[in-house]
Amino acid sequence: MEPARKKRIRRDPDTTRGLILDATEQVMVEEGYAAVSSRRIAQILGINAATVHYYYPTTDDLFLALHHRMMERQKGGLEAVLTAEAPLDALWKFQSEWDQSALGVEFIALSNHRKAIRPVLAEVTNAAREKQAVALDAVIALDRAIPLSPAAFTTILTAIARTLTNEERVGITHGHREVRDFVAWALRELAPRG
Amino acid sequence: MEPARKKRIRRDPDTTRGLILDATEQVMVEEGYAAVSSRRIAQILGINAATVHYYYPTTDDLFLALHHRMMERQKGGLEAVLTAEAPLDALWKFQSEWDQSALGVEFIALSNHRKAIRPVLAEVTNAAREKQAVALDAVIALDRAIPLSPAAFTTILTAIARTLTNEERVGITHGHREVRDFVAWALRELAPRG
DNA sequence: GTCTATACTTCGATAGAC
DNA sequence: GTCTATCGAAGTATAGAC
Repeated sequence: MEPARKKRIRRDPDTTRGLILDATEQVMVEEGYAAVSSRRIAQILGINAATVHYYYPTTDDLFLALHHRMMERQKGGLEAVLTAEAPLDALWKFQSEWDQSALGVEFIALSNHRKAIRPVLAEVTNAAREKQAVALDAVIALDRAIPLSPAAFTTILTAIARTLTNEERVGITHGHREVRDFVAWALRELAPRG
Repeated sequence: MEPARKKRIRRDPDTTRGLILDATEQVMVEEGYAAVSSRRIAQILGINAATVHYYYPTTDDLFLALHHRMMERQKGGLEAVLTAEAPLDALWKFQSEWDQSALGVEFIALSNHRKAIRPVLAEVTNAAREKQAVALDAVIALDRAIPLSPAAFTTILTAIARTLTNEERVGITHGHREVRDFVAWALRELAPRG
C-alpha cells in the first residue's frame, strides 16, 4: 500500500500569499489569534505547513503581513467615509459593520502576547490614527458647543463598535440594543448640518 | 551527584488555590491568556505543574475559577460605586482605573478561542450586567433629555475604559487624552444633580 | 514552489511514589 | 498535598527531494 502522495500544484506566488492571509484572517476572527499556526493554516488551504513557512518564514512575519493588509483596507474604507454625504453616519456604519473590527481586537491581544511585534503594530496604528484624524477634521462637522475633537470622536466610536462586535461574537448582548439606539441619537445631535 | 530534590512544603489548600489564581491572573494580564499553562503557573510559584492540575484538573477549570473570582471582585467594587457621593464619577473611575479591565478583555478573547467555556462566561457576564443595570438604575441620575439608559451608559463607559487601557498597554495612545477630557465633560453634563 | 521528513520544544493530563 | 516521571498531541522551524 503506497502512501497517498499529494499532487504538487504550482500556483502564482501572489495568489498563494493571498490565500494564506485569507486563511489566517479567518482563523483569527473565528478562533482567536492563539489558534493561528502554520499547521492550522496549511490544513485549511490543503497545502503543506512548510509552504507557509516558505512565504512567511516566522509566524510573526505572517501576523505582520496580515496586519499590513488590514491597515491598507481600513485606509480604503475611510476614504469612502470621507466622501460620503453624511460622514458621521458613514463612519459609524464603517466601524460597526466592518467585519475586520474583530480582527483589530485580536491584533491588540496579539500585541500583548508577542512582544517582538508589539512596537511595530503600535507605531503603524498610531500613525494611521493620526492621518485619520487630520482627514476627518476637514470633513466632519461636530457641534461646537461640545468639546469633542475628531480624534477623540473616532476613538470612542471605534471603542464602542469593537466592544459590541466582540461581545456579540461570544454571546454577551445585554444592553447592546440600547447602546445602538443611543449612538444613533447622538450622531443626529452632534452633526448640526445633518 | 544526587539530583537536587525539592522540599515538599505543605500549604493550606485555600492558600494554594489563591496563589494559583494570582499567578494565572498575572500571566493573563502581562502576557495574554495564551501564555497560561500549568507549567508556566507552576514555574512562577515555584511549585510543580502536577499540583496545579490537582487543584484545577483541566485548564478550563482554572480559567473558570479565575473568572468567577474576577466577577466577585467586580461586584464588590460596584457596591462601592453605588454608595458613593457622585456615582457617575465613581463608576468611571472604577472602570478606567480598575486593574482588571485588562483581564476582562483577555476573557473575551479567551471565550472566542475556547468554545467549551464560552457559554458559561457569556451567561455569567450577561447575568451580572443585568444586575448592575438594575442597581445603577436606582442610584444614577441622568439627564432625562438624553435617551441613555443606565445599561447602555455602563456598557459605553466600559467600552471606552477597556479600549483605552488595552491600547495603552501596547503603546497606542493617539487621541486618548482628548477622550478622557471629553468623558470628564460628559459626566458633568449628564448628571443634573452633580 | 511545494512536498516529505525530521529535530526540537512546549503543552495537557495522568499514574504513582512519598 | 506535592512531587517525579511519562505519554501523546501539537507547535516552530529547517533540510533536502522533486
